[in-house]
Amino acid sequence: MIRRVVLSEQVKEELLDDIMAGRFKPGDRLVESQIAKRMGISQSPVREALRDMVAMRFVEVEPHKGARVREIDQREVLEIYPVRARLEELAGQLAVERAVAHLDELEDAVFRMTKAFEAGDARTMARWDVHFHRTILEASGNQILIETWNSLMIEARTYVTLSNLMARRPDLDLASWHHPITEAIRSGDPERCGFEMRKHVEEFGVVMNGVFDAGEGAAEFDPAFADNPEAKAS
Amino acid sequence: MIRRVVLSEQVKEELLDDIMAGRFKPGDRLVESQIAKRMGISQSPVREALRDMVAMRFVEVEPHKGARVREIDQREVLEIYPVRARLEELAGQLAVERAVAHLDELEDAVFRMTKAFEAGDARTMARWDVHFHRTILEASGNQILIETWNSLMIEARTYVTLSNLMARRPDLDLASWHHPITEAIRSGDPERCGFEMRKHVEEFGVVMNGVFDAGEGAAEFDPAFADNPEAKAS
DNA sequence: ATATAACCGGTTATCGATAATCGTTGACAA
DNA sequence: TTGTCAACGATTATCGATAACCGGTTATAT
Repeated sequence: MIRRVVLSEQVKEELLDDIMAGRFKPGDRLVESQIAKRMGISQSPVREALRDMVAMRFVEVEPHKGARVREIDQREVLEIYPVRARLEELAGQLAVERAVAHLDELEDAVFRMTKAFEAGDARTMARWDVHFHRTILEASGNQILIETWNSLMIEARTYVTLSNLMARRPDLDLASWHHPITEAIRSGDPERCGFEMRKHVEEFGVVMNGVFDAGEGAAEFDPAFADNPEAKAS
Repeated sequence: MIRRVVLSEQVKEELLDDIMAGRFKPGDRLVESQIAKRMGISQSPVREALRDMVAMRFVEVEPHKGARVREIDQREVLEIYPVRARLEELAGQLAVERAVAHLDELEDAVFRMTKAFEAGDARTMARWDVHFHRTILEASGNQILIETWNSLMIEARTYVTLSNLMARRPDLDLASWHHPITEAIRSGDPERCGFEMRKHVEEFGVVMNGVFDAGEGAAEFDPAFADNPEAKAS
């Protein structure tokens, strides 16, 4: 068996795949020795992979008790949108100038999202949605901003979230929501672009909140949305 | 040797201390086997500690090449302020309601900062500065926001930054800059509180920018001199 | 009956040793 | 001089084994 990269990296990818595909469900234990035996390797790289995944928030470990797939609860999903909104607002403001050069790419992403939407393909839609946002983030030129945004693991979450949303609200054409942003970029106005980015993410959060409320019945006040009262109005 | 917690955790703390105190300088290699021997333990916990410190951005590793103390360059220091500003703006807006209960604590922190400032004690000043901001962050109630803010390692950076700033601009009473924020909290107005938080952080960023422009740049931010600002004055 | 202590299976945390890989050095040829 | 490459020393990546630890269970004492 030729290993091209470090073993722990391969283990990490395989485990992430397992989690994404649902072969490991939230709450499941991840026993180092078992995984090691199943993969025919020793405990060390497995352990290392698991620790990496802790940093990625996919896994949680308690000392001497082991690792398990992290529960992503409603609260966490909803709390993330206000934070994303502010980060992407900043990104939009900073990016305008450089983003015009990527307008074609952005509009292509929206087009592909629309196609995926019509095909009911949540995974592809999530991929291009993330691509759209990431392109703007990277155009911002602020490396810290990019890394901070990455640390929220938006890529992984978006897939889960969109699957959920498309199942419950098949009427919503999320793809078209991106048009005000491309327009704002075309206008070259930083304030406007930041505003549209923030609005876009906040609106998405509002929808998700509504989905959760409808699904869970009684809604409780969530302070994370204190600045966003419409989130509860539905 | 009785170990109260896991070994790798102790190693991590010791290494962080070493870095903060300048016993390891940016760029220095951190050789697993050497550290292990010096501490009288095996390679594994050292390795684990180093990987943790990568997630904390204190250390960077390249596969098969090892770990070294991360360079904190001027760009990174300056890029962080816009991001902080937006995160703390959100925190201020969300926190107002719950933060009033902490007003005494916040004002005490400002008082202690003032004292530390007068004593020229950058480390203590940084500690209370961070405490002030962290209190508001935690009052926001948004766990994701808190974790995101923490991921910026503001605590560690503030110490380095303040040491530098106090050496170059002893005229600036940073402590008093916090009064508009406590006032805003007292007013109970989320918008105002968010605005003051954002303004505060952005102004700090502007000052730091000025310091960089005036000074020689990144080299001045060597943490090695952090606890002894006069050392580089010669 | 209840509390406490000793035990046990399963797993993590750590160890010491080895294999794989990197950067460098120096010989040797063009 | 310059370039290639084999060998070397240093260090990381991985291994297999063991010690430490956790939770539950059984045994024992109050």
